[in-house]
Amino acid sequence: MATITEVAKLAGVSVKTVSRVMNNYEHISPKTRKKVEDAIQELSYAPSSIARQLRMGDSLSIGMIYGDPSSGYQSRLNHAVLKACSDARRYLAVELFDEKNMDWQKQVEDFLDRTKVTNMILVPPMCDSTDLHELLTRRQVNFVLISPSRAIAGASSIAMDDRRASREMINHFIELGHIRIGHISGHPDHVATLLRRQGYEEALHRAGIPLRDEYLESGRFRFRNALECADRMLQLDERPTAILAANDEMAAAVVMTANRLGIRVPEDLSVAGFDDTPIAKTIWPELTTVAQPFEDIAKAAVESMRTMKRTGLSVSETLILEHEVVIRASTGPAPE
Amino acid sequence: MATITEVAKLAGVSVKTVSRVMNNYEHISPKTRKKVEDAIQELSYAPSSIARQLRMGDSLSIGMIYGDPSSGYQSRLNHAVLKACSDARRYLAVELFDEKNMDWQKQVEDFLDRTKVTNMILVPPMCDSTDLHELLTRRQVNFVLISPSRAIAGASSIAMDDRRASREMINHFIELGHIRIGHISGHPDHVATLLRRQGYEEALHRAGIPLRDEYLESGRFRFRNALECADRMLQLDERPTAILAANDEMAAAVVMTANRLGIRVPEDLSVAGFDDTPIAKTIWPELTTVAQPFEDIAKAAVESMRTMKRTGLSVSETLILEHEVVIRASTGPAPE
DNA sequence: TTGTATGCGTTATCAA
DNA sequence: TTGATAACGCATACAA
Repeated sequence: MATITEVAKLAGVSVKTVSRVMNNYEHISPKTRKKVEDAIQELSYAPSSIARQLRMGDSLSIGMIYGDPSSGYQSRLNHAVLKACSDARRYLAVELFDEKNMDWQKQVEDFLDRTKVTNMILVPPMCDSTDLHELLTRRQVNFVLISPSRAIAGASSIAMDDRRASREMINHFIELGHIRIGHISGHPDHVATLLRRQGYEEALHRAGIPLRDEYLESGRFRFRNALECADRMLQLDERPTAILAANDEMAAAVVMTANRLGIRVPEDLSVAGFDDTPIAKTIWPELTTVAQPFEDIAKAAVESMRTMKRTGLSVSETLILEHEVVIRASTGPAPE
Repeated sequence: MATITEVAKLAGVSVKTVSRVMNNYEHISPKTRKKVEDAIQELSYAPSSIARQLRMGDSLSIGMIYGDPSSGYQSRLNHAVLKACSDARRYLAVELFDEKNMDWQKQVEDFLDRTKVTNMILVPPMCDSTDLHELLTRRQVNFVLISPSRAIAGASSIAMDDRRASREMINHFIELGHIRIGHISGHPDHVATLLRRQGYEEALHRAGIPLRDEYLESGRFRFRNALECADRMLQLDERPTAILAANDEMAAAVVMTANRLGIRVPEDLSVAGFDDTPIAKTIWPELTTVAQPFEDIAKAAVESMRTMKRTGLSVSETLILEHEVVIRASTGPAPE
């Protein structure tokens, strides 16, 4: 691996001159520039980002803290962010974060001290903590929000349109002839929960289908809770013929409960999930679900760090990325 | 942000001594160590990884390539490795890897060029590819093997004792009075598959229980395949009263199939899995399983990078870490 | 327009 | 067991 010194020697100039060429300085004679560029080519020289970081005093690391690593959502997001960092030649520093820990502020401070990151990615539900925003601002850490409940000044937000996605999925049910449509919603701390439920209600409303209380349950994003929700809903005298769960884990729970009760999926019951996490293609039948654009989200998040760095001041744009409704085997025409 | 020099000044020692304390060198007096640690505490000093990288001439990044990111095994391993890297102040660069891609060698080369990593963690099943070993050796990349089929010269291996774990789980069944015990094994490309099956057979053999062909199925680690395996096994005239699956996903499939067939778990059928991945505590009843020591494995893997660096030549020790048989609700006394 | 010398924060060499 | 000092690769103040 060639260094700037070797390039300088080969080109017969000083390191400073090479540095000038690399950084596009103005006052430099075309002849020397040519010499230097040839040498760079010859040695296939690429500056060491490490040395540059040390000299310039900034870090290429991006920080991320998250709560529940076992959720399919976080697992997929993790992977996407890691990949995006690799591609952008940046590094990821992560911290497992206990939301219930009273001393979480200290944990964040420690994390910042240890990693010296000046850019962070915030994921739900912590991305909505005003206290966290204040702490990071005080420490002069830039941050980008993934799927926050609302945009805030001084930080970009990246999300998908949960409400629309939910509507689209319900419309899919309706097109298949379903009328009795249930919904198992997520954890109240996540905005996605609210948005997805609103989408469900809107779609029914627009189709002129009245809402029924017994068709709406809260499963808090958990498989376990959803088992009970599904059990209640499927034991109703007039049970729904289609259920949209607010994430794939809960949709899997619905399928499992249906199996137990002898209700066939998708013949007797259509089931759809959200996120397109690993479990969606694991179970049988494979889940119809809303594919969250994880890769795009991660890429945009990492990208936005670069923008902030370059412009010097943080923008606060909100980026809405496109999801995809993925039809698989768990949904079908309404029975009868 | 405090630097090592300030810590040295406050502690009244040289910077080298502080460095020694930070890196856990051996020959250092307890008194000096204490002084230094106090100073570190006082200034809440954290070393600059940038400077370290520059000095050490080696990127602090560790590379990892893996195939199926959706498996619970890989997901948990990922997280553990990420955490271990954070703790060791290193970074993780990952690459999603398509094993079936004919051009995989090029993909690896690109990854190495892009990330400039000189240390890699290899996971099953790629960790057994001789071609990959040769490629990395040629590129002078150190690597450590996680659960390889056999140790190789020039690289450390880290694993758990799959065979013993499997025996222990079968013994648990036997102690509960089970005689008709089935096994759904994993993917033939993974050694763990063989070892776990051997453990199953050994334990039965030692207990004097004859093997029965119809109690052994291959589910290739996939939920989907295991559904069919479980269906066949549970429809037998004399069906097993206990089933050990070679991973948790397949165990979940067994539970699901049992539900569908009206067989109660654990009253009529005991089910155990392997790995203790998220799904184990997700489903109901919670799975009895073998907890793979993910955190220890990841820590040892990252640690071994440091050893290699320090000693200059790569060791090739094999480390066997302790698993744990976790009894949960999916196993119980044999029926009748 | 170009070159020299210094420092960023570490770790390593070698001597004490 | 400890310390003084060099060196990692780059950018820049200052000098020429």
